[in-house]
Amino acid sequence: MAKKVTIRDVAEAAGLSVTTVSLILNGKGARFAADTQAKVRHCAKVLDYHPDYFARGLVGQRGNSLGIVVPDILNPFFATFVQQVSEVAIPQGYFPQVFSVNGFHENVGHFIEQFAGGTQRGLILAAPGASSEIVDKLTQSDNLPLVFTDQAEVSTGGDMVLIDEAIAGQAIAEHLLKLGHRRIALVVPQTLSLNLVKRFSGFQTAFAAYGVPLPDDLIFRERFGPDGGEAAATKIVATDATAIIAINDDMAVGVYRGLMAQGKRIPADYSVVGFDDIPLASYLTPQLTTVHQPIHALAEKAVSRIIDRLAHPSLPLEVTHLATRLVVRGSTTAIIPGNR
Amino acid sequence: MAKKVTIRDVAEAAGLSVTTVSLILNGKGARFAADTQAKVRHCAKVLDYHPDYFARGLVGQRGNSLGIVVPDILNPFFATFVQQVSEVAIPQGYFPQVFSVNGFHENVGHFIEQFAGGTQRGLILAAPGASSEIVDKLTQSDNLPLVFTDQAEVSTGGDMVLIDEAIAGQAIAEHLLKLGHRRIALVVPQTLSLNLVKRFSGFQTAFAAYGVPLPDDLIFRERFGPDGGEAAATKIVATDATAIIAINDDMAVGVYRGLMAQGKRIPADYSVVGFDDIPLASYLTPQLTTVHQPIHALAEKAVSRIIDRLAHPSLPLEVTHLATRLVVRGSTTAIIPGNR
DNA sequence: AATCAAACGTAAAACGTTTTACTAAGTTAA
DNA sequence: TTAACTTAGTAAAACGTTTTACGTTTGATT
Repeated sequence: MAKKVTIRDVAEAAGLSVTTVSLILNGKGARFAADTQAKVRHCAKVLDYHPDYFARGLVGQRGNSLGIVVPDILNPFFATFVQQVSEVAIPQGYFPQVFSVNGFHENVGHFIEQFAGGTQRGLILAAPGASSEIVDKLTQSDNLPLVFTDQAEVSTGGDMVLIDEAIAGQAIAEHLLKLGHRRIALVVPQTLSLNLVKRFSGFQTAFAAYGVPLPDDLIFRERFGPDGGEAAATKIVATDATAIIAINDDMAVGVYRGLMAQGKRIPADYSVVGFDDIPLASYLTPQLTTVHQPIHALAEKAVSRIIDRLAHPSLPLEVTHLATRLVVRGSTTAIIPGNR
Repeated sequence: MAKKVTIRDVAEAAGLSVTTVSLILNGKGARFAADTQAKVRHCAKVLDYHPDYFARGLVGQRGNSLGIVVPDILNPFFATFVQQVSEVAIPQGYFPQVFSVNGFHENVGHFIEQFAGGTQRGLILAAPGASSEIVDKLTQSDNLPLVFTDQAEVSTGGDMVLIDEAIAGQAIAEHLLKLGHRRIALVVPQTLSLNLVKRFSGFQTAFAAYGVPLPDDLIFRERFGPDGGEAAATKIVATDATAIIAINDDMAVGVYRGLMAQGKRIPADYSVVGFDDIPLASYLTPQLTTVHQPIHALAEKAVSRIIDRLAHPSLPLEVTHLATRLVVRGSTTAIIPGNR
């Protein structure tokens, strides 16, 4: 309805030129007389002028959006990450734009279009699946700062903010081994993204250190998410395992559910560990032993890398490793000899 | 680095005019010779041409973004809603842009800027707090289709897709009353948004029907989210309540935790109900009795209203009510006489 | 031969900004 | 008094599209 208010309208109302208005409204008008500045601001307010996003973007100042790509917004770990990024970015004037990739491959085209279109000032890629297809296109895009997290080893074209997956994986396996567990089931997704491969290798390291063979017959590959965890649990109860490592908390939740459904007790029958320390982990009964990820620090670093690089595009690429912390809760206990 | 490929480059490569290229690439070039069309498409592919988002937006075709504003992406109900909207919108060519309002009031300015800026084709507002401040600005924006969900009674300026809060609220209170509970604690946030007021009035209706006075001394107003629920629970154990209604599942999760911490059992000591039926509800022990929201249908309707209105801007405003369903699980049981 | 209509294509305006490169007037320094 | 600055402001180009309103050919019809 209401005709769009343009900068020209403001200029006219103030009896000044378009240039003047633009300069003042963008904070580059220090050199103008104080009352001129006041008049411009006043007119803008009165007319309810808002600069057109597209026109502004066209001329060079490419919006203020920060893209975040996550594999699954339903996974509380990623939801939390998104929330933390928002909290860090907004006060600095960047507005996050969230993309949750569910059936990833159908969406690829859209992403390219959006990002190659140059809408974003920067991009945080937390979607491990993304590797080749997308990343290649993106890296050669004009100069779009890229930050990978969860991506482990794609050293090309972007900064990386990572946790030390191998060490964390090792810690969690060691915890169970220390408690006397020897037959430990592993619940993993069908395809291991780069970071999960690292995490997995941490398990291996711990097993090796304890002289325990990797339990090939106890590796369960299931769908990502709680449902997969549940499916794994129903198979695990038929084995002689005494402990279960889920690749992340989201799958561990499903493991809980599957065990409950079979009338098994945690930790009496099975010790269970997860990874991520999602809020839910401490709401489960019993509370879940897991690895705490420094989500806030992760978010903060990712955002600051982008902002820094925007200011100095030729900054050398940087790989940041952040520390994790094993959180021991009620879901793990020492093995009870002869219990089974 | 690589200079941006413009439509002019494509035109030049194909030996044709810019107009021709534009027309063909936008599917409006039926009238051009078949081999001309092929040539244009080929050149575009070879040069890896992507139309500039801003330039395109400037001239009228305002992007393909769909805004979704939610109060809290950490609440699984909203996370699910976002995910469902994406699933519906993307295949239809619209790309969701998610805004999670956490400390809402600090972010208001940004929202206005983004939306009044005209970036979005439409906007789904699931943030009950938004009412006056924002909505007013937005409604008078050029012609931005607005859909309110969760908003109850703001009939102005947008379509509404709602559930029948009052009926659902009534059902859940009735469930407890039928089980013999008379002293029922209510766990609510400090400020009730419009939809929650409705929901609450449903509780009242049920109480009235059973001749039970509204338990003013059992209404606990706490912070939104699990923490608030936990705080409420620690106070409730000091009362003679036998059942607890949490305003939503997210708070119910906290109630669970608070009760556990006090060594109370569910449902033996307290029957507990929530609202939303977030995935977690069925992962809790015991599983949570709650009201199932038709999230998928909600999302589908919201998106289709926007798309319809984009095609026919003068469509009459519509209010859609979708049915909810009481899901009885293990967290509620008949009152045990003389138990306390 | 003159007219008309397809069929195929294009020039140029418009969108609303930011930015570059000026100008005009007043002030200071020599 | 003149040259050099400073101050306060502006005109116009540029950004990359889409769209409107026109050409040209060519062939068919009178």
